[in-house]
Amino acid sequence: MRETDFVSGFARGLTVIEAFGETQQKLTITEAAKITGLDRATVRRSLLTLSELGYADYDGKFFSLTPKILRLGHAYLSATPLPAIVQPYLDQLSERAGQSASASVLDGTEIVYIARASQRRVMSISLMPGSRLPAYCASMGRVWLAALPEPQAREVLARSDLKANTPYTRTDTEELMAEIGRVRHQGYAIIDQELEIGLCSIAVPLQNDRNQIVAALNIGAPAAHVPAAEMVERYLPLLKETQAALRIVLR
Amino acid sequence: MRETDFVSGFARGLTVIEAFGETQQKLTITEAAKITGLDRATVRRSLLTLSELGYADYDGKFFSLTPKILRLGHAYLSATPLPAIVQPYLDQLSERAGQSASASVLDGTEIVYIARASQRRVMSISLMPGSRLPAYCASMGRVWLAALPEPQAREVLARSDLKANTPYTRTDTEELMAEIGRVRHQGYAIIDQELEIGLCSIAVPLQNDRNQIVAALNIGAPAAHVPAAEMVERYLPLLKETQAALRIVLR
DNA sequence: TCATCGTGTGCGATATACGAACAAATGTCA
DNA sequence: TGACATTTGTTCGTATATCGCACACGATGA
Repeated sequence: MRETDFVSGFARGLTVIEAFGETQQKLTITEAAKITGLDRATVRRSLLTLSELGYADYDGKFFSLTPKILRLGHAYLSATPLPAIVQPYLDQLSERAGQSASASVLDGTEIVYIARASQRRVMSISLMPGSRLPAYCASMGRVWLAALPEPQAREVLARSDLKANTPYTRTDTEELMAEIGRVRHQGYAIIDQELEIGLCSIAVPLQNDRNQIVAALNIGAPAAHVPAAEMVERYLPLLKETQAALRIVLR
Repeated sequence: MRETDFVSGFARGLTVIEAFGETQQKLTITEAAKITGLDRATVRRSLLTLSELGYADYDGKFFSLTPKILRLGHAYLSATPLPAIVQPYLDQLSERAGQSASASVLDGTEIVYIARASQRRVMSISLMPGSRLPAYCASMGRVWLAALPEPQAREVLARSDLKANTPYTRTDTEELMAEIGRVRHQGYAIIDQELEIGLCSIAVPLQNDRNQIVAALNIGAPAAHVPAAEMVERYLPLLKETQAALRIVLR
């Protein structure tokens, strides 16, 4: 790609959008400039553009994003058949298991939820399509890392901020790589309160008919209700069933 | 705002993103140019920029959006406290009702889902945060229209493409305005298969402590299972309860 | 009163859009 | 099959738009 095939004004604008959500919902021009590292004049033009197009509101002091901004993500969700295909299977899985079920894809060091069927609430934060979690400490993340060639998985870990969310979180790269090896071998990943105290989850990969991974699928349950040791016998058969059904559907 | 405070390159890029999702997940440069009405060279630069930033993939012929694009919508969802606040209430409501529950806001002539707890699948299309439905024929849309001053509601209808999705869909402006008046008076809206055959729903407004509407809340159920006449007695008390609980929480 | 902070604006240097032209790929028809 | 027409992707030159910087202005508080 040539230098001139890059629209930096566009790239800068996208950076400005992403500046929201990091910390606050309302940003002043200066704050947004500080977060993005761009010049105030540039950020101001971008924000006024967003406002003019209805993607943002401006009260003379603060800018905030409007729901119209969801159109951008929606362009992906509705354009990509995956979420729509997976959703009914998730609904069924969630109902049969009596627990929340989700599907996600990998984006850099994070997994991104693309569909979800929630039953009762177990996590402190609420997950929805578009939500992100670090891959290294999430069951679906482990599944994705196991699907990568080993050097690549290692590289993702290297770029990750490996911090201990709970006393159970594994943060040692070698230990994580060993666990990822186990996941690759046994075909599923278990997380026992590594992300949040009281939360266990089990995940399997979703593969297409050419055995390429296209998403990860999981079930989450409260640890008090379902000990990690029971996750496998309780939910793995259900997950395997859904996995098999989707393998045929996914092109 | 001055002419020069508008970054047209940014605006054009956003248009290009929205070109996806309309029809296909994969677009060639020419297709995207046709949809957006922009010059091929301009679209090409925008697409290459998206690709360079990891928001899109390019295989030499087709461009497609990547999950990274969800970051943009996520910036809104995580920056705006509303979805996160509402989600646990939806989960609980959905579980108690045994049906799907959703919350939405109004954006132009459409409602935008900001949170959802889905039970079994009743609709042909799958709804998720970011999904859109025309306001005039959705229960939450009627609630939003009822919350607007009458001339403004009329103006939204005027801008809407009032088409009959089913034989039950009301498309006459006066009839719709009369129905919206009823909704305003009784405090809830019922949709009986106006959006899709076999689907009934009931919605109420979510207000903050100053009685301003901040979202609409609904429960959807299969008409075969729950006739429209029974929606009120079955679900209105649950909705009212959730509405009251949230009124205190919403600032 | 003077710092400090956030915002708006003028300007020269630089980046970008547009339309046209070209090359390559694809489709069409005898 | 071969010749021609059409479509698509890419490049180029130039008029125009945008960037980053420097500075001005108003509000707020020490």
